[in-house]
Amino acid sequence: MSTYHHGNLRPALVETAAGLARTAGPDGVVLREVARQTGVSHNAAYRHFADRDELLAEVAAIGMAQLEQAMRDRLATVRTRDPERRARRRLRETGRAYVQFALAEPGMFEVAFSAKGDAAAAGQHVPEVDGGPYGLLHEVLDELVAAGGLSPERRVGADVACWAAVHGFALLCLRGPLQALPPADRDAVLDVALDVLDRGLS
Amino acid sequence: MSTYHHGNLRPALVETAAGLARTAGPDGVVLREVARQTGVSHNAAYRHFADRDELLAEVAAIGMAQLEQAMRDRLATVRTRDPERRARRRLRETGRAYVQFALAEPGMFEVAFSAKGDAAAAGQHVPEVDGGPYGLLHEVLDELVAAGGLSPERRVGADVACWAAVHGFALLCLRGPLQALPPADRDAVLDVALDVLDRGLS
DNA sequence: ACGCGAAGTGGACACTGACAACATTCAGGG
DNA sequence: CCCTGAATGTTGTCAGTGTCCACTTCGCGT
Repeated sequence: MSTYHHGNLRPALVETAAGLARTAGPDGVVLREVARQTGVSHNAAYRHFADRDELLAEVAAIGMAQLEQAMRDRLATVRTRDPERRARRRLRETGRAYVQFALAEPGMFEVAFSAKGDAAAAGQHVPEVDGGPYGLLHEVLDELVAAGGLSPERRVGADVACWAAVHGFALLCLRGPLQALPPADRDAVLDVALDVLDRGLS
Repeated sequence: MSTYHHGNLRPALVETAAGLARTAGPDGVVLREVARQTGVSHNAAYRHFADRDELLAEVAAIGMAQLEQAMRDRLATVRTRDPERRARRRLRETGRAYVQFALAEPGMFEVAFSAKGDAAAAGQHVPEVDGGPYGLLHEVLDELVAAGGLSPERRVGADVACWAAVHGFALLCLRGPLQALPPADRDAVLDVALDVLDRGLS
């Protein structure tokens, strides 16, 4: 056999797993199926991952990165000039992109938030800016403060308020009572929710 | 055997399943374990439920009911007299109770929102008041309008904005980046988020 | 009294995650 | 250049799960 050693199995497994995750969510990431699709025997994965959970965690990281990228891409489309309006607009687009990604890639989104261990391993009490979607939101909110659209006192806790709102909205659409809502209505309702947020912060 | 026929297996199974759900979440509701704990053979459940999912759905309904009850209980403790302040306070307690239930009973909470089919079977586009937690929130918001604390225009979509915020907050605490946050900080941050909501609506 | 249909049982199958023992390949020092 | 040890994959196996099937047991109406 020329390829008894696959060469770089680990990344290959992760990629396959990501594909599974995208189309079938966390429960779709089945170790044996991942091995099958990668053209390797079951158990091969155990040389690179202690657990199925460890593989899932890797995929979750990818999901987070994709989510962040989607948000960044969307942010780049904001062309407003006036600083405050611009910052406010960017905040809104952040939220929109978040929800849109969740609805467009439900599998990845769920996996991204299904990790058992998560990044809590570091033991950070208050999760400081870590560069992920949370970090991006943090930046955008800082911009808003700099532009004078948000007073420093109200800046405290604004991160969580914003994230909770969009995260909750996404989840209510995915697995909650907003499942059956037609997409058009969904956008409208999201806009209203974002309006509330906007007003609550200003 | 005196009890070959259990008599009322279905409710018994649901109760056992609810226990499992409470301590181990959706994945903890294992058909065979449910049967075991109910003192009946595996497969017995198939006389009463087509699927494992059907049993889970029943448990989910219980979870929703418990959540609603927890919210109602909390609402009853508000003793403010002034109508507007009272309505506003009731709204806040609704949110607090929601999050508190989610954190106190994570298993049940997850099961409640993990149902595949959900109540979307009816095909209602916009989920009207159905009596569950959503219905309760609806009532409270109506109270707030009646008390003059919320203009009718802003009433539209307020339900979703509120629910999304608390739901998202709960999920971020359960499986998101707020996992490691100590309880005290959690309450504080939640209060800030509720402040944002309050200001956004008024 | 009896038999018929509902309720529960036992056995099977395909599937999964995990473990252990084995086979193969690669790298590097004699 | 070969030989050995450590990575890396493989086969075999086990316990556990959801679901289907045929079978048994029981309660109830005629």
